[in-house]
Amino acid sequence: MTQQRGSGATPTISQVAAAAGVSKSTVSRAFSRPEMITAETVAHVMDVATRLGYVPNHTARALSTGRAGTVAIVVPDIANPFFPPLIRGAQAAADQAGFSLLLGDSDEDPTREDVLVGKFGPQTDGIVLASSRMTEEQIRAHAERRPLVLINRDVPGLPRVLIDTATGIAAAVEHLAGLGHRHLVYVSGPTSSWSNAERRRAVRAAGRRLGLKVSAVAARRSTYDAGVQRVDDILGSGASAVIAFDDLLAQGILAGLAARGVGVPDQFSVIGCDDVLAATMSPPLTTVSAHGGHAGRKAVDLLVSFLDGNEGDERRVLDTSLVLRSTTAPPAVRRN
Amino acid sequence: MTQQRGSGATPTISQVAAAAGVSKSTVSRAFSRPEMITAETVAHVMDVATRLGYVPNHTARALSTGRAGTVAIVVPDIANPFFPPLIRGAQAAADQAGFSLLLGDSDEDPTREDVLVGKFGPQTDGIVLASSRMTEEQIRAHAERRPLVLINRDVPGLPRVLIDTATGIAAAVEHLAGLGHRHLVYVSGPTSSWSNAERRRAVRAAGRRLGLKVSAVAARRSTYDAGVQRVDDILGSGASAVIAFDDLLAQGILAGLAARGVGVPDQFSVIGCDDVLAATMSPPLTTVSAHGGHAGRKAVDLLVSFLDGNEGDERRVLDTSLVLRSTTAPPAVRRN
DNA sequence: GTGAAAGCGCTAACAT
DNA sequence: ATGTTAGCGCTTTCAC
Repeated sequence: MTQQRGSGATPTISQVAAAAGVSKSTVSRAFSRPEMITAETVAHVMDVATRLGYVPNHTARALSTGRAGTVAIVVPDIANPFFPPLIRGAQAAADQAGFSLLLGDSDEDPTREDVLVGKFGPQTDGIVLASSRMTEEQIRAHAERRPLVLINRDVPGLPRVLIDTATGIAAAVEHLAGLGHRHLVYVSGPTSSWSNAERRRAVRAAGRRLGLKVSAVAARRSTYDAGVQRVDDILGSGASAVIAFDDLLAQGILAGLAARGVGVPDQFSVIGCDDVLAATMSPPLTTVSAHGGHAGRKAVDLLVSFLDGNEGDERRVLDTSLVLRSTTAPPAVRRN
Repeated sequence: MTQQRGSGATPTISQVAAAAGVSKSTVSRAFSRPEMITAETVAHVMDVATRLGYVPNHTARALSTGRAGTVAIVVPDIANPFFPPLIRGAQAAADQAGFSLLLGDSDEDPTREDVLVGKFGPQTDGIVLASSRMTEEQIRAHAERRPLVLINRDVPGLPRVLIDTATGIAAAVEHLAGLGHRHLVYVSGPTSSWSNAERRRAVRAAGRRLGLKVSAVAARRSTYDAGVQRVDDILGSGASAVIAFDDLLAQGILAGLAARGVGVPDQFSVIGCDDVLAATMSPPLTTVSAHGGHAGRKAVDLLVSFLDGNEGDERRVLDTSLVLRSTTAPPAVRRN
């Protein structure tokens, strides 16, 4: 009972077979295993197929083979500029491997995320979980039922791709120290974010190593507004430079600083993270590159290779580096 | 041949039926139409089902019913900031209606778009096409085979949601005229974009009506870099204000202007479109709001209502308006 | 190299 | 209210 609106129904493999004067199997093979049959036969079948407008029915194939031909990706917030490039990379890799990409947005809510992944499970071959906010137990439970690849979440035993912002952050702290800064402040992002924990830790460690004082300000949400709202705290900390959890926050901080007449980089230095908006800010933001697109692509590649029977606990670490632009300079005596 | 990694294979409806001592139909009904059978039976079946860890197979159900439970959305470029909110709206609406959302990125390429839509056709209940670059013929051909809803593309007879930026643009031109500008320039975006044609037309019409001179500069691609690169042409046109196809372009123009020491809004006024980045720029950009999120949501709602048997040619127009921020002011004598 | 036939797991008439 | 029986469109042994 294929419900069909619009005009003509999509032809099935049987109709193509009939029209081409061959069997269903031949048509099937022409599409899935062309090397198994004569080149002429393939050509003929293809010819008839295209003339009839035949397109293989993905669902039927999935039922028959047990492979859905679909992978899902779930992210905390599509609108956060960190994710679109990542999704784009995932979609490209999926497409290339012959998979379709199902998209889920958990709205930063672990519960919604849990439901979403549960729902996707039965209808996909595997799932990519980006910046998951779920507990390790929840994640493991899902991994038990379906192949799962994590992005920016380090759960031993599960395949995962990690963007190693820690090294980039360390370089950022060194850069600041080299410029003469003695006191800096880290503005943190989402509490349950692995990346945030990594970055906070990296700032602290580098600060300690270089003998800098490191203050902390919690922004919690990663938004422009949260950034501008934290400016008073940032200025109040007495630091001369700030490292923000991500570019979005840094952008807000930049605006807030400007609104208070604090010049960047002359009176205050700021460094972001991810390099997703940095090039388009004024002044252009010094930031830590993240290559979200690579991560998305790599995650899907890992998933596909896992589906092909390869290792299931690979831990891929992606490099980052500091990219210098125009928001850092030697510290200045603060006017008040 | 259900391939299964992770733990034990998922039980099928038959196994549940056997274990519960009922027929497959009863189990099926217990899940899909519980009101058709005794409450006790339902309870018993459910009990056995959960004990066995049974989960209905989405794919099998889809094949049997002809409804995939999935809708697809294809966009020209996920990374263009106009689309994430739109996708987010679509995903939310789909989720709410019980559908999963398949995502496709055509990379601004009509051919890729065509292939993508063709591929999604058989595995979805319907498709949302945002800012399609395909020809009207191609679109109609797809609409013939699958329910289709267009966003920002006006094809008579097909359901579509249109963001009426023309009225917002007209307001922008009036605003500029009111400020005293006599000559403005429109920086156009993608050639095959319906929105671009609408906006260009609206600028021209309003300019004529108000007796303003209107020049044009082609940016073609909607990117920050394209914006900065067009600044010489913009300045060379002799205009005192610019209206850009979208915020991305406007952002680049702002940066390019700043780089040349042209003050905004004192020496030059700029207005963007879409309101996707405008609030986070410095100075905050005056722009035309677009509400991409609404459009995404509305499109999926239309699609779902279409699938439920309602009208298939609705034309939904979404309002826009000019939002004044800080990039416009009366024209100044240009220093050179 | 190609065809025939048996399913994949589920739903939906049609009985009973 | 529940069971029986065909398929949905495709892949895949197994013959030829």
